[in-house]
Amino acid sequence: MSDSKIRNMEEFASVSGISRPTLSKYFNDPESVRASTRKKIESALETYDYRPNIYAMNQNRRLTKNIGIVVPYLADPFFAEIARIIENLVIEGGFRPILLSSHGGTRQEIENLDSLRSIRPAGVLLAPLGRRSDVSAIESFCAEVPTVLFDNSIGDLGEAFFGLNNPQSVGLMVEYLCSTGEAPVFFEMRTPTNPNAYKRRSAYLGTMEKLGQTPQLIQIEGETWDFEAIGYEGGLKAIRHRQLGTNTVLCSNDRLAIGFLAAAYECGLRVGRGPGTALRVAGHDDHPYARFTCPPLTTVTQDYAAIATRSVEAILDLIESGERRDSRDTVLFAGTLIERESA
Amino acid sequence: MSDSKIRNMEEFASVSGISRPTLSKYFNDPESVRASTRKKIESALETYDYRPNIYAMNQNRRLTKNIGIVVPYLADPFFAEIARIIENLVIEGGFRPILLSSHGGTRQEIENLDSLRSIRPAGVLLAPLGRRSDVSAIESFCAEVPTVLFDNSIGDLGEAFFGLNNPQSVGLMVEYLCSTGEAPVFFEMRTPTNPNAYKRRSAYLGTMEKLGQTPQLIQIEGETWDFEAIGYEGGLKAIRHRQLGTNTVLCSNDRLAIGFLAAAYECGLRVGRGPGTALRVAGHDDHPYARFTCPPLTTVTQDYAAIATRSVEAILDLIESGERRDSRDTVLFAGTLIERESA
DNA sequence: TTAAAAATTTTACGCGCGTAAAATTAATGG
DNA sequence: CCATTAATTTTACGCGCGTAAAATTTTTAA
Repeated sequence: MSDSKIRNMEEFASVSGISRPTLSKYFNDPESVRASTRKKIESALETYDYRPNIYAMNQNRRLTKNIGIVVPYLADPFFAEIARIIENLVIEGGFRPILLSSHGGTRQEIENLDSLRSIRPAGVLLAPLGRRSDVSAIESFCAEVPTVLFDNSIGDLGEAFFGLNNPQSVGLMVEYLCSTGEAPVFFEMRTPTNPNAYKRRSAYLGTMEKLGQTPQLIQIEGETWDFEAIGYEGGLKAIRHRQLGTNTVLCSNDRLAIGFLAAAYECGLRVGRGPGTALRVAGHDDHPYARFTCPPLTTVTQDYAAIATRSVEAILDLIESGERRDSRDTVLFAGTLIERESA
Repeated sequence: MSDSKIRNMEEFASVSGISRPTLSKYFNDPESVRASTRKKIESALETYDYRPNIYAMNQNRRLTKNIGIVVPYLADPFFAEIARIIENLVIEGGFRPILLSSHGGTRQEIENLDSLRSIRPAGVLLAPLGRRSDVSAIESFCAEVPTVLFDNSIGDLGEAFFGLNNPQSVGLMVEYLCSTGEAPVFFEMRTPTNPNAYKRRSAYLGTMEKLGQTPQLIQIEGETWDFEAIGYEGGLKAIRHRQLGTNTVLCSNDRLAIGFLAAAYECGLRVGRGPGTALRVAGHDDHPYARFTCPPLTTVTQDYAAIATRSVEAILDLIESGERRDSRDTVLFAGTLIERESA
């Protein structure tokens, strides 16, 4: 390996014996040059330590090779996990992922979009905050940058949307719970931060009605993204005030359920479905930690991989075609029941 | 708001009545221009929609306004949380955080460093993988870019290091456990991915010896970052094979403890310190979920905020001074015992 | 009021690469 | 082997901004 460090493409052109425009073509798309040329370049690349200046590259390119990924709250393992999958797919697709978390706040979400704008990404994968999102900010962003929404939808914004079929998945769970024991109450936040929560509520209500059961909602307060803490506090209150009209609790998501389980434990209520148990608790999402609660949490999976894969495919298609879609592609994936010990 | 979109600094100069070089100065550091000028610029900025091209800006600047943040595994809420704090501090400091996760893999860590190199960051905050890190890759990176290490140290690499005082924190826990019940066995991975784990092991051994107790290690297999799963599997084995020579288990970290608790639950062992309990289990780190295990996990906190704050301060100092340190600043923060129900 | 200091403006060049157009060379097929 | 087609090289310009140096204006201090 020669120590001589190459400063720019010009210099690399002279040492490699390839003209600079051809090198430029190569770095934009290695497949766009003749195989023999590519080989020459790549062997020169092994000998000399050169990489194009990323800023100069992106300055004049109408489209960069960046794909933005925005999630509402990265400290939530659900989003961390899906972001991880997406990142890898984006890299495989030959793009550079730029991962941003909105940390649960409207301002941060707007700043993330602004920040992405100044980066001129080829496309963006956006999981919006939901209720707290500034709809018009997202709308104008989608107008500027090809954007695919996932996890939760805001109106019909974005070129495509991939998420969970909440009516199906909640219906599945409610039917399971009703057929194996008492009908569940629905444990949720009164003003959820996430639109999916509203869909789950109405799915619960709908399914209960269909089954001829009387629905009951326990709606707890809370405005933050500390769902475990909210579920715990709300759970304590609900249990102590005997608000649970049944022995079965369906939580709007797994993180609330984890908090609820802690509350039940503290109150000495044994959770599970066997003999000697006082309460059945179910969640929703198959959170990475759901396997490890005590007892392990019965829940509904979201197919992380499918959502991630389809989202990335969609944005890559959009980028490649260079066009906007005339119709918005919306796919809701079915959830699968994960039967564990808690319900 | 005028609709006329400004294309470049030249154009913004003419509409704002400020010369382009002064604007350039302003965008590099708003404080560097006269207050009256700044005011003019800022009011023009409200009227016209202009933002400098980030690529053109960074092309010629010797130092960008980017600060890289690399964590070993972002799907671990511990790192997600500390990354969140660091991100905010970096933004407050007037820099742009670039968050990258190594996803537990050597190759990804190297790629992250490579990727950062091509971005020419002003500085980098690096929490290395540990045992799996390519030491020479990190070394050469530190030589090129001002780098502060946190969470775990690799030799004396980096301009500074901020982390936890493992001997102190583990000592604290061992003494607490010994003084309130049986002496603990130490539950850990045989070949931990994280150097802190080795320090914790020897801290355990040292403290036990000091207290005149016989140390015992339970070392489980596992190479991934799925610590909960590893702790669960290992816990099942240890319990079923009656490898626990005592009723008290100290886990090398909270994630292992969460898995171990699930195993204990499955085996019907009641965990806690009150009457009718079979086992005491303690962890280490005060993981965000430790409050919500059943029972709540007794553990030792790491002062996330202190580590984050000092790390960011250090890198900002380095950047500002423009010099490398002659001595490496190393601070190990003391842990605090968090007494909950599990031990 | 005036001289000195500080900030701004003018002028001018460079950064590293994208990219267009024309000229040249190489690959392909019959 | 030659004609056709495809790829590469040459040449040249532009992108948006950083930044240096000299000229000018504004501010500050005396």
